[in-house]
Amino acid sequence: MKEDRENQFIQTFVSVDCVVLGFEKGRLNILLVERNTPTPNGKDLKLPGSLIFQEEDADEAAHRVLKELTGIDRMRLKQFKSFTSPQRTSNPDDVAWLEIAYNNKISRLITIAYLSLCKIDRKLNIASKYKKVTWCSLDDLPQMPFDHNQIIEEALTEIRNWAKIDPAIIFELLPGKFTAAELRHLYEAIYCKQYDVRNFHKKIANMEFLIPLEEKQKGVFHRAARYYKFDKVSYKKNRVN
Amino acid sequence: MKEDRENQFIQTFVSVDCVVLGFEKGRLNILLVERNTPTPNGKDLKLPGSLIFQEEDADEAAHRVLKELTGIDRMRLKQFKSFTSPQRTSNPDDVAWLEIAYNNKISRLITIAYLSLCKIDRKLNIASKYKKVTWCSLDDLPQMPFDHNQIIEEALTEIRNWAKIDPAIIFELLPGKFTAAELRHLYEAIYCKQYDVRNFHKKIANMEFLIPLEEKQKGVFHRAARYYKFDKVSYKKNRVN
DNA sequence: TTTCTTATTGTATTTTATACAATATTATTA
DNA sequence: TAATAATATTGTATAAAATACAATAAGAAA
Repeated sequence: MKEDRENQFIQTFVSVDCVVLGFEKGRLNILLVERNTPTPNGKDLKLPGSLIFQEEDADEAAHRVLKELTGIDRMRLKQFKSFTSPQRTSNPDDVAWLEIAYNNKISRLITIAYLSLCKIDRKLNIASKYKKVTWCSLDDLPQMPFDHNQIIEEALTEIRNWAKIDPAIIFELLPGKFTAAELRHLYEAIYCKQYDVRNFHKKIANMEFLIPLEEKQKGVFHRAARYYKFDKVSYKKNRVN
Repeated sequence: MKEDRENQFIQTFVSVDCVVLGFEKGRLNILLVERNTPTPNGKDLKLPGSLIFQEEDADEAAHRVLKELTGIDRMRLKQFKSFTSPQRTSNPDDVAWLEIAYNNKISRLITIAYLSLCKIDRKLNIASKYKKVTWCSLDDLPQMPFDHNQIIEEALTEIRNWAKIDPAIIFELLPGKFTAAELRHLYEAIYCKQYDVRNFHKKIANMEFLIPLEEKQKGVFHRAARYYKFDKVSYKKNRVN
């Protein structure tokens, strides 16, 4: 039995793929990259990712990918699932692209998927190896190579799990100052449901790590909303888990 | 940059390791196996696992490992994390064992960890490839090779996440008939806290998928407790998610 | 019959979630 | 300057869920 199979154990390259979420105008967006080495099928937008190096683990590889994209050194990230189907590389175009991009014949490739969050107004593409880096609305995702569409699907359920464990990660998606309505719209986008305005205000009034500021919106042609900020120190102090 | 590194991309074997939980006498246990090919350091108990084959994905490999252990064809299981540190194979004993067990020089090995649940009174070791298969109390785990101790740590937080998504998995740990006290002790073991007896009875009275039976305990020298069973059909019917 | 051991049950309280609409503020417009 | 338009802010009543707490029931053993 062992002898029959010993040559069938796979030895494979391993990649990380990063689902980076951003939030703008009430909608969640995802950071996609355009390949430098296009393929004939035109599916040139994909999740940012990389094969992992000898000396690094998957977390380090994901941090490296994110640093290349955003310039941020150690972004918050969460490994959420490995994708290992032999069918991942069933599309010849994808395999052809792998060979060009990595100068290696790669017939099987497993990937470890990461979720990360980013303020959407941040300057991107600092010394990036990609042709283009672009925010793409969730409602308007292109067909992507490999199983990247499926990976994104699963990332969207993962952010809710993550927020349950650590509610503070939500605020990685917002600027330093934000209004109650902005926060509410973010919750609505993440949980795919509407929140009653009054009850939502009560909810945030009970978050002792949300500090109401004196400062208000400017340049709006209606009553200006108060800004809030997220207070890391108070959050860590009062954290139960 | 690409040229500098292209030979540094790892090509690695990939394994699955299965944390199989069982429950008995108020305690969680874990299924460990004893290697057929012992190593000098005596750390011969480990998590059941296997390298994955060419034609299978990680889920299939985990199912195969579990089938070998328990004889059950498609056990409930959940992939919960990949362990990828280059340091996993820093112990020469572990590497030596890998070479013997798999007839391959393996210098790096990533593993995908799975959680599964099993009724502890089930007959084990059907045609198993291991020397011994044994339930080991959580309070009394040995030092294990690789990062298996850490994997078990993380599995124990994972079962709570899993139960939140699908409360029915809890009942995989109990026999077909069980008393309210047994169920309560299982909850206490999983969540590491005490439950008030009266409130717990109210809680299970509200679980419409828990069916109280006429049958009672026999052979106990005190008031006999009623048995309950878990009703899959009613569970699926009333499931919201 | 008593004792011992565990099973079963109810009520009051607190906390949390939900439903629901009037008033406040500010820029713009008439 | 008053009216308008647009969004911000706020409270109360109700329902549901979680928590705290102890007396009685059943059955075997002594």
